[in-house]
Amino acid sequence: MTIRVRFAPSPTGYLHIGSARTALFNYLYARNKGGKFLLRIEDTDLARSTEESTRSILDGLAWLGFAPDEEIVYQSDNADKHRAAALKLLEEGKAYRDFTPKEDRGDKDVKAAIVERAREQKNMRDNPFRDTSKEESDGRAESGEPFAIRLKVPETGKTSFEDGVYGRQERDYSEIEDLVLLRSDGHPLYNLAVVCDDIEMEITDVIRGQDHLTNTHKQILIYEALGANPPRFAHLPLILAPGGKKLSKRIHGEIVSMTTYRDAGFLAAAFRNFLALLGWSPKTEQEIMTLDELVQNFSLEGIHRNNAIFNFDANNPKRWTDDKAIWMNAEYIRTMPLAELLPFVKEELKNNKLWREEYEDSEKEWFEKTVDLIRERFFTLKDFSTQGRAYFSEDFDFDQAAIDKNLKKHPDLQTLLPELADRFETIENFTHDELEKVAKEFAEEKGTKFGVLMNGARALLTGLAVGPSMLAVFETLGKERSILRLKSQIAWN
RNA sequence: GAGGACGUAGGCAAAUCGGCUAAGCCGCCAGCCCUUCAAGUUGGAGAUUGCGGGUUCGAUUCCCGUCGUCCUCGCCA
Repeated sequence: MTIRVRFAPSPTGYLHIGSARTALFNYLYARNKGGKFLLRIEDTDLARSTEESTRSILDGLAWLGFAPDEEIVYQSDNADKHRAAALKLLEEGKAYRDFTPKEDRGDKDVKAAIVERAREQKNMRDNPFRDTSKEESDGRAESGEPFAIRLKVPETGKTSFEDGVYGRQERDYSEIEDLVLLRSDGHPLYNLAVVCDDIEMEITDVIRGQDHLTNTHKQILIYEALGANPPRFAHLPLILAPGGKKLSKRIHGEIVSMTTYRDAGFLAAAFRNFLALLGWSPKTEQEIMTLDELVQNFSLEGIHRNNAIFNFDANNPKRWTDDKAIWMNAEYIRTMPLAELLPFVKEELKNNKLWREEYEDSEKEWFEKTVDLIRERFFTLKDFSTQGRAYFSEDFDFDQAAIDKNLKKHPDLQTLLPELADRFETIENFTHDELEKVAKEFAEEKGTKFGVLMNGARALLTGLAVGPSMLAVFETLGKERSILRLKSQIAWN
């Protein structure tokens, strides 16, 4: 049978980093098994679901490259089927009407009630309506009395399943209450909806977050009542914040959103690679893997059972997100085939009005050489438009610290650099080797350290204290621009 | 409160069926390179495998206990 998996997010916010990884693992599993990857939007909570959120999730998935193999299923479209399923179970005596008036309780009260119930060791089967006769139940329903439909969990026995990651799981019926399938307003509830949809979509493997591990028993009960075979289940460890706390939008903010990484200049391939290594190991020493390699190597056996910590420090700009994620991105930027990087650089430059059509035409060679030169020390795509700005525009900022340290600390450079420019005028072949010869001769002649000269030139030509070898920068910028900037007095004021 | 899951350096993690000095990556420190910063390269620090006990010639691995963290328990998803 063909493997069919689904990623089923609730559209109550943007695509969470943990959800993104769940999507990734589902995708990898499907591809590895030659199966289908499906997408279902679980929008049954009308109060919290938004279209904007759905769009944001779809955007995030598209960015990561996970296109569903079949049409997207919107759970709310199936509400009638969910209701029909509940009614069918009622008809068959596997569920019953609960006429207990609905209590309007807040989150806190609900939690308190749970604790109280456990403390009193209350029997989960003590609902008085569980054994109400069919006649009475039908009569009250016909008279218009509102009711919820609850699953009639058997008195004794237990559910069990073999989790693909956590192994054998068992739970006694006595620990599971008669869960509500249908609200008194006719609205189907989560567990019913999920099971019905998974059956209808013919899902063979449910791969989802570990937070659903214990709820799986309830869903198995529904499968059994419905007379359907449960799929295989595999639960994934959670991704936690530093300190082992839950990673939440409310507390940790943008750091948990996929769009943050896209907007910060991450390459989808790099982030995907990083995400794959969070909670999963190929059990080899290779960590940089293409999507194909991830697919090839992926298996449930490689999934770790303990929760992973996503490391970041909101107060440290250099460590605003996980070190390894940043490193991975830099690694991709400097080692991926140049041709694959170029389109991303183009987009970044375009977004910052630094792009010129010539870069793909008459200046193609120059552009590629330049990107190749500067990508070596960049961490994100953003760097091309910020640190790399001086290569693509005459309008760039000077870093004050660079100016102070590399120029103003050596006042003689104010005359030396323009003089060096004059020497450069004489060079016909404006290349690295020629430049080196001339510049070294000049430094010796003036009794100035070559390094001081180069660092000063770097501050003047790029506005920065750091960057590639200056000889390469001169060559890249070309004779005209190099001389012009060496003679410029702007930075001195 | 009950049930469940999980504890290997700061983070990600490996370790066949119980077996060599507990891999590798990120981060950190240092040397080399050097014109700065990266990269590269070489080396280093960092682990009583949460803790305690048991079984065993031998335990990260099996058993028990304990502590810690997380998850779930709703007419939320």
